[in-house]
Amino acid sequence: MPTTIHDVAKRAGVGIGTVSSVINNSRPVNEATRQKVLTAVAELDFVPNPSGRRLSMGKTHTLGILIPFFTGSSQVERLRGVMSVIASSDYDISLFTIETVAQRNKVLQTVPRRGRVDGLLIFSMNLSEDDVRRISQEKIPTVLVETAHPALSSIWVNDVAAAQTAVEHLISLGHQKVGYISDYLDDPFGAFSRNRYLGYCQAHELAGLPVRPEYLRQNEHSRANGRCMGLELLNLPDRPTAIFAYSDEFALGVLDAARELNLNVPRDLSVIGYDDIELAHFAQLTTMRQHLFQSGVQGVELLLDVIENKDTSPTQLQLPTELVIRQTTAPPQEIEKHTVGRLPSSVTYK
Amino acid sequence: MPTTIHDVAKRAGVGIGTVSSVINNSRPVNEATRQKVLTAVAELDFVPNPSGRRLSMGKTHTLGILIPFFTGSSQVERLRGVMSVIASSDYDISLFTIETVAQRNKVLQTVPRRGRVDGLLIFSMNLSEDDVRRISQEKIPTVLVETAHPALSSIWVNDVAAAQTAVEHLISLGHQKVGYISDYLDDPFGAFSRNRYLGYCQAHELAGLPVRPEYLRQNEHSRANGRCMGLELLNLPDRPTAIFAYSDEFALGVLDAARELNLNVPRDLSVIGYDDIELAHFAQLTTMRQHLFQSGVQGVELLLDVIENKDTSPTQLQLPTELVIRQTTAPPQEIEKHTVGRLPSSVTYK
DNA sequence: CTGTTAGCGCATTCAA
DNA sequence: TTGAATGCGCTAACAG
Repeated sequence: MPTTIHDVAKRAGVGIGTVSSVINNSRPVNEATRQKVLTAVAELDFVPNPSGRRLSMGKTHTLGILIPFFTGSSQVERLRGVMSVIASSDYDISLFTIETVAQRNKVLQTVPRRGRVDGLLIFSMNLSEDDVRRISQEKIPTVLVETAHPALSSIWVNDVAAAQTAVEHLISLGHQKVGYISDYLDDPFGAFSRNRYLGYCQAHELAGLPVRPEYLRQNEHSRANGRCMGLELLNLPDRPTAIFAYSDEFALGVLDAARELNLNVPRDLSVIGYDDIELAHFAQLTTMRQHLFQSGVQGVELLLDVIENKDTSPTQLQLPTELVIRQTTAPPQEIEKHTVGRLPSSVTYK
Repeated sequence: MPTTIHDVAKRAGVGIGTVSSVINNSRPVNEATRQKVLTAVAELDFVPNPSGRRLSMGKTHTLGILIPFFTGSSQVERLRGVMSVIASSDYDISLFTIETVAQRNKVLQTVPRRGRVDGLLIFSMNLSEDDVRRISQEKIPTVLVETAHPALSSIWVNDVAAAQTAVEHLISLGHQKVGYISDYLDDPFGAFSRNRYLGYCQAHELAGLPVRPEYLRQNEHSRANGRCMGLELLNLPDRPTAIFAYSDEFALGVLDAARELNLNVPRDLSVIGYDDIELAHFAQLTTMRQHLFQSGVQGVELLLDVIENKDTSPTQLQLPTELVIRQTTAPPQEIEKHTVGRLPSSVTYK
């Protein structure tokens, strides 16, 4: 049997109330008895049982972290950010990773409860109105990251504008035929792909370029699928000269495809990603950076803040993105010929 | 106020015992009343308060995961493995990441308590005898991963042998001057660096090669430090022709250094890493693979098993490693000249 | 089959 | 300044 507060009280020859007071500094205690209690605590190696404390206080001292797509590279960065600040707080972290819609529903139904967590940090998931209602009803301090809801504090990124900027970079380089490699546009977790597609379309519209449906591919998120879709696009009779990928992972897959087809990047094909994961740096991938680690840091910080001052209205915070130009984007060959006056090397794709 | 079991009981017109029975299927309930309870539960959107349940049952339904060096690439893979199996269990995950010795001590002192966690999964940390004693006393089911203790179930890797194999690969290629880029040999978290150094020494001994102290560098674990130490080694008057790195991250840093010095890898320098993180594949790094994801999977599975059958004696499980030969190791130039009969290209390092 | 009751370990009143 | 009593929400044993 683990030692309880009663054991300590008996050992120190005091009541449990006194022990509790000493442990929590909740009321003044005579220095002598205080020391007796402290030595008893030390001798018995006593640590209060959190369940008892939680039940009694109605607080869990636990933060629930909900993260989908944990298998991908990007979300881990956010978690790293979270853990970096949580280390110096005294909250426990209850981690819920989510890979399927069923899982999401179950978690969203059971986890956001008073008595279960004191606060909720939800990454990259749109909530149903039902979800939001429950969270509001139970008054669970909550912060959304990479998605937004007017009723909840949110930290997000303007996906539409960021994607538009990315595609505009391609267009300004001279590309007229830009493909988009996307997650499913009707991804049940959120409108991320759709928003980026919107930005893609807007960039085309502004440039007076047509949006060609055959240049859009959708599939589940993975590097392998990025490669597949890249292959499809690059085997088109009139293939795109540039590809905007929904994510760096997809973009890396496209790079794989290009390599297989003996296409030189960026000479024969420009590729731009999204996220700026660690691998992107290594692959010299041009990409739209969103500050993943930072989003985790700010997410918890905001959450901690919301927990402190419950009364305040939801904070809406927009995180910046940055176009990081590296080695995978360049003018298309035709343009290069005109401007630089150099003959394009023979195209070797089959 | 959140709804409690009493609310449900009142609403359904039954006692709380009946509600509890229905929820937990803990005793037969008349189908009619059962339905009444179920509808009441649904109408009130009731979910039992875990603190109450925990306190009453003396079980937390929580697994504590202790991970050091979470900022590095390798440990995340283990966590991924953990989460992949935990998804289908009904345990909560309480995550503790550890970056400093102080943190480690605090966590190891407060977390391994009955009433706090039902089980403990500890990655990559040596435990003091005090730690082990507490864990044993409190009878917390525990599994160690990447480290071992006779009193606790452990899943580990033979670092000495693996490192020896790695270095032997270099030596068999013809390298006589092999550097070792290491974490601190007296790393308080474990003997990982020391063991790999041992393997390094054994390989030398078996080959009749001297271990040159100037070829050993120690520093904190990071890619940047890998680069620094790489630079140091490569600027030596009689520089090594091959480098064995404690980790892939270090190895990547060495690759950075080589690039800076205009050294061609593997022509001018062979590099071998350890871990086989995702980036290693991308960098075409030859490395000693340990199955990180798998270690997480097996870790929880074993832990779940230990929790089920408390009585059994500790399981000791050794995970295999594999030498993965990619593009960063080759015979040294001098050897190549003799065996292949080809002139070495001019060395361009400064 | 089901309602009532006694703890689980703790913080926090209320008395003293 | 401190000890005893109450209740947090729940499960399980007990009684009906």
